Amino acid sequence: MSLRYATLGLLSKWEASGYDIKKEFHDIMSIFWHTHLSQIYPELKKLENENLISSKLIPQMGKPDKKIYSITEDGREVLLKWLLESNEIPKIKDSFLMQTFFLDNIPVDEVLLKLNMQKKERRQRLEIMKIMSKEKLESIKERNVMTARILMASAVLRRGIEQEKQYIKWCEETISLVEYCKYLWEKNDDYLTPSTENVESQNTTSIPFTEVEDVLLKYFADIVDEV
Amino acid sequence: MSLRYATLGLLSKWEASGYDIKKEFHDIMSIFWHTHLSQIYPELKKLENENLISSKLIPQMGKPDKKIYSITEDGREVLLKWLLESNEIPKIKDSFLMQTFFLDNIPVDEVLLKLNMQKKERRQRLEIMKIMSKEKLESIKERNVMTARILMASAVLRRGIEQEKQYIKWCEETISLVEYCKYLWEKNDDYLTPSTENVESQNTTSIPFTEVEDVLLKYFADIVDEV
DNA sequence: TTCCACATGTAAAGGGTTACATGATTGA
DNA sequence: TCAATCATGTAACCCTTTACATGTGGAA
Repeated sequence: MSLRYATLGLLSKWEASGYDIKKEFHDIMSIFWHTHLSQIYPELKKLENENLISSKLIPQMGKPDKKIYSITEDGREVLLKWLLESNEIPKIKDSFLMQTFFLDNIPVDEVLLKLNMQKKERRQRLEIMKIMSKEKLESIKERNVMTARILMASAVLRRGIEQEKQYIKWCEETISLVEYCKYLWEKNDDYLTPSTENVESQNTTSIPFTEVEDVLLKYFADIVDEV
Repeated sequence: MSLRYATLGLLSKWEASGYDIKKEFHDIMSIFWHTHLSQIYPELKKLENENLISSKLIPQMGKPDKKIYSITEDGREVLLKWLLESNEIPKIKDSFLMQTFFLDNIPVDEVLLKLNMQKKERRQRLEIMKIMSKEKLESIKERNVMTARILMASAVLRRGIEQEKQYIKWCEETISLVEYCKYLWEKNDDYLTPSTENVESQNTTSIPFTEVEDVLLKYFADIVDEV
């Protein structure tokens, strides 16, 4: 349902073609949403049929014609209603965290490889966001004006940067922890051997808690220090 | 595609019925995934048809029969292949951040209300995770053993806690910023008035950058300090 | 006596992804 | 000459959500 509002929201800021909208989704909006061109075009058609947006054809030289959409009064009302009335609680689907949860099933070297790869991926995302942030700040300074629109976009950008930074930090901490507790995977080298009924006691190494007490207590320190 | 692996992964740890699986999704797995019972049951059937899991019926007193599923050798292989070969890059869909991006369209009081509500929501999630974390630490201490499985589950839990904490902090910072820059919304009180072609220059208040320079520079400070 | 937890499902509708289809221009 | 960018779309498939359907036992 949210592609509808993402599109209306975007067109509440600027007029745009389907292709332009895709670029926005790929740019700053990638911090909170993603979609495909093949989903945008039918959605635009639907929105136009409902009179929430309208279009005009712009012929271009050398390039294919452009279909520029703009939001209508009805569209603006629908958008405002959604902003005022619906309280979206983001439903998280983090496939990497899901893999992490099951990573005791593969050899410890592979675990470390995966965590390092994720860290790299996150660092790339962070770099892109930093560049966006720099550009934004410079354009604000240049034009020497501030609007509510720029303010909210900046807030979203900051959230994105913080999230990536923290993900990277978590990767590093988890890598250290796994490296420290490597031997827990020892008996798991033959990870393709048959499973048994009592999975808990077989196929894994358990060590007395005292050996890792300090590291784990530190790792769980967050429980104690209140926000 | 990932419900498949979430299910296989879960059954690689314990045997479970569809109902049990739903409870796990609602519990610790809620940090990284969510689903409905009506999706779990067909998925279990599909997995059984492909011989990746097998089931046995457990008659119960007073309660309906239980269908307990366990992973097969084929299932374990499929799971390991996914863990070793696929590098999941989480595709973010954060509907609240999306709303935030468009919040310049509604009155500033409504903006503050929304941010405060999100903060409250996030705090509730954090409290639940803290309780989970406490329970986990106590059970580790009690049993006095450590396994790779517990380690990875703890890492995921920590990530969840950090994320909620940071989201709360971001809400607070953004509330302060919006309160400081309230006047940017001033001319936007009549937010149901007709739109115009040149959206950028109308319907919004712009102020010289210098007035908020300090606050914004601080807000953008993250660009400068490297990870 | 009403609601919640336990327990398993089906059906329909809606949303999202991948593959297919076309075609011009520009830069490497 | 090959790939990428600009530009618009359709079709098939897959995944996800909401609504429907049924029934028991225990607690408030």
